Amino acid sequence: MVEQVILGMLMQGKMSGYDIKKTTEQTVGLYFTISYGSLYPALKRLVESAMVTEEETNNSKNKKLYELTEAGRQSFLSWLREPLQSNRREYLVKIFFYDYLDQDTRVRNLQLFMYEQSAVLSRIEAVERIVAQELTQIPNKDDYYYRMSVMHYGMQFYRMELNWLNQLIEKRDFE
Amino acid sequence: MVEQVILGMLMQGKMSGYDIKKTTEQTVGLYFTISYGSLYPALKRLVESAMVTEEETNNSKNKKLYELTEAGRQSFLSWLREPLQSNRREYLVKIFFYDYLDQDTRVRNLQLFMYEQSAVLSRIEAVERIVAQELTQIPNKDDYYYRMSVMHYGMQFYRMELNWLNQLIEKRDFE
DNA sequence: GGACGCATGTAAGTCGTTACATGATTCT
DNA sequence: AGAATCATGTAACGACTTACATGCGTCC
Repeated sequence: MVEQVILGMLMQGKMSGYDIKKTTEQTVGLYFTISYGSLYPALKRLVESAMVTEEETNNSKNKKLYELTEAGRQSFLSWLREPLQSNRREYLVKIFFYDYLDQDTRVRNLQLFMYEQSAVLSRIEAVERIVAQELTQIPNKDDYYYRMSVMHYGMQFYRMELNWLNQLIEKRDFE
Repeated sequence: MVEQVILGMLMQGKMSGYDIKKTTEQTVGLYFTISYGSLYPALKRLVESAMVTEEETNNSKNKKLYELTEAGRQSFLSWLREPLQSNRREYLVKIFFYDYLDQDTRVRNLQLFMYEQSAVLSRIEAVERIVAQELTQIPNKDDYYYRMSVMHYGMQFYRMELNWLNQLIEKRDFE
């Protein structure tokens, strides 16, 4: 994901590696972080594959400025258009960049994602009903308090997320 | 985390590697998964370091049963006692096993974690106020809709989580 | 003059996943 | 008879992080 996020940050304009890291921290830092150990090698790869250009600034600090090429822009947008996936919170990082995406793809992807997430919620709720049932048979319920609580976390989490997704779509694209 | 989760699952009793994977999927599967590529090597390491014992069942399927040793139990509990950390959802996996932890450590760790999480929420809220202020100066607000929404996600997420943590402590340890 | 922020970079290590390989048993 | 499930295992690869190494500029 490092490479795509770098490209995404460069959509704003020319930046140094250092700035890319800072901007990332200040924006999607809660969901994704880049370390220098992955940032600089990634930038090198992106230059090699002509996704970005490198420009030396001879300002004595060895600072370099990176800029998106058209190929880089296309590559970023093509990543952005892909369906949202829930692993590693990639979806949040992608949605962060969704202002760059066309409305059609956006709405389609968000609705598909909502559908998948609500399916997960349904499954958790189904399990919850079964477990709650089983628990009535058991005398020492307290021994399973934390296990149960983590299941409840799942429900609350997905409900919150679905709510958020719902507002996200409603407010922007249907009014 | 693989090794600790294996130990945690074995707290219930003897199991095969296959069963450990299944149980993990069915319980904390939303937050943590084990692949065979990490499971079996981990079991081997745990046998070597005498955390678990391996028992062959000659039931023709080459099935092996793994059982916690006292050292393994201690190692697991010592991991469980450590402060909760928010990386990689380790905290949810740990809390899942919290029925095994003594009340004192439990309450202390949960309260400390809540404190840290609420500090994060405060920081997000502070940023939100500043950004909301800045946004009033800008004409094309709509261009930042998704960026803003991801920030709101952060707030809603932490609020939900703090709520959950609050209930978790209140219901169990103070009434 | 010393701490902090700016700025780039590498080597080694960590912690996993994916894909492959194999084979028995049970269900339909 | 064929699919699904039970059952174990390895080799190659991936995507990072951590720790180290270096040096300039600026603020106090």
